Amino acid sequence: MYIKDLGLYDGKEVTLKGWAANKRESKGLVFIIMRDGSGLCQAVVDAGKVAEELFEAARKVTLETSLIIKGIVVKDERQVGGYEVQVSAVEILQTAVDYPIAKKEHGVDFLMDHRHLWLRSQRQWAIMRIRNRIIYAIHQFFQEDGFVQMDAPIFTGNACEGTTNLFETEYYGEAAYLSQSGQLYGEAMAMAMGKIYTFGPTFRAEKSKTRRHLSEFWMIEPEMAFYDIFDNMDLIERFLRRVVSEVLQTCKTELEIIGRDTAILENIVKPFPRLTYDEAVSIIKGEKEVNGKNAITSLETELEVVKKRIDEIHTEIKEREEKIKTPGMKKGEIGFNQAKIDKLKQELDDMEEQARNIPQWLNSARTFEYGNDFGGSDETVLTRLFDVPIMVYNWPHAVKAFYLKRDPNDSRFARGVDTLAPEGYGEIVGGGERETDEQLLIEKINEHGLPMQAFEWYLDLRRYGAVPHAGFGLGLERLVTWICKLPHVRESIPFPRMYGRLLP
RNA sequence: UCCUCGAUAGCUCAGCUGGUUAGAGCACAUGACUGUUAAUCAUGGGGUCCCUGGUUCGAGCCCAGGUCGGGGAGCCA
Repeated sequence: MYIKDLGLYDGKEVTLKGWAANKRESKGLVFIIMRDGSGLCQAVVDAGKVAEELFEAARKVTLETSLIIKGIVVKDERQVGGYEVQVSAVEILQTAVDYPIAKKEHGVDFLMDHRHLWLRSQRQWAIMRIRNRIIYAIHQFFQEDGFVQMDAPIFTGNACEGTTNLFETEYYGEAAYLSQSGQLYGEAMAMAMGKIYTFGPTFRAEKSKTRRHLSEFWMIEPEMAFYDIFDNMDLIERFLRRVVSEVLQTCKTELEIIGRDTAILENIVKPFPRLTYDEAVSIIKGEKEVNGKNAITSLETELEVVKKRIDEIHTEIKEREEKIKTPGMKKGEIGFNQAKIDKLKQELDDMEEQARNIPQWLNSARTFEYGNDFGGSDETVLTRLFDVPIMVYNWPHAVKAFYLKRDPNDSRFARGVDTLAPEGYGEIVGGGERETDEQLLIEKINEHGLPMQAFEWYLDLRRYGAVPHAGFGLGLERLVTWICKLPHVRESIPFPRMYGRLLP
């Protein structure tokens, strides 16, 4: 019996096993908000209807105490979930003393130290359920489309793209590294199976402290034989559309809990703009407009808006602080204003952060040099102009991975494609068509200073029945972060591993 | 590695130009209230002001170095 099914038992007696998410009390009545993993529900213990010792036990229930209750389901529109339970029996399993996560807001560091408990809170519950649904939708999409899941190894013996961002470990006395991509193995598997996808953990020892980076994250890497870059883009678009639509259809409650504005997600039915690197660069530099919007001037406007908001917040805080000091003010009203002030101060911190960052981004966009890869700020500048994901393809070959196919029409470019999420979330997918020409690959491997011997097996794929093929890599946590519009990737995975944090 | 912001009660924070006994709200405990929605009201306990050194008659506040954390750059999904 789970809380989510209470509606099926209207008027009947049920037994619920769970935890106390909250408790309120008045004379003769105890309200316990039960949480069982499937949902929330209010349980009412009435002194007049239960034995005295039962009522006393209910009164002593603390936050996150585990308990079993028995009672009658009553429809009540005012309650979370629309039902409440009139309790006839309570059994305490274990009384939780001083549960550290209070009902009020906490700081990031404190919450991260208590991640194992934080996961119980409603917002984290909703995010994890959306993450689960995204994973399920990914499998649904690929399986229904004839893909075979084939996973790449996690231990790798050679440092294919340099050792600086690889985690080194030891493998029976040999140096080994944790995988940072299953890409090359994916190509081999696609030659065996036609269409495959990998779904596994990936490790990057990048000392990055930003809202987009994790040291351990989950990546989905499909690889398809006989696909070119355009087939690849079609697939990316169809894939993202399917995942978003599944989430919209099946996670209404969860999206509501996290307060996600779904308007942008509903938009995902529209085609994704496909821009060449050249076009994208002119947009970033403000030489080309998108729907009448200029990247540079609209960011300047944004900066003005932010500055104005900072002023507004300052005056509002001052007003409310004055208000609190007026004599005779009720305690409730003071509390209300204090809460508002706390919220405003947090917003102020964010705004001031933005006011510091935007000028840097503007500078980066203005001075962008043709031929460079995009940085995080360039992606932000670009994607702010769109309300759907965009795909940027045909990159200068020098800035992209060695295995990307040289554009047959223009040898300056490689057939890579990056998919950038809207709302400033940046790159969620990176991929492209693979080089099939053995000689060009050998040149590239030498150019990058990579050990040829380690790539012999990879070159075999070009010697024995090479075919055009393409694929992409999708960072699960970045996708979850964007779909949920989270302020930081750390909330998109149960136990984030990031620079400076290995516990819990 | 670099830039930038920060560290005060269990939690979130205030603490003015350096001044005598460091504050609030929440949480917790006790009590009041028979329908609460972060319930409310009253009372109470609770402090290594991150560390080390310096300036000063006097440092939570100023200076130097360090530790830890937030955000950004680089790198990336």
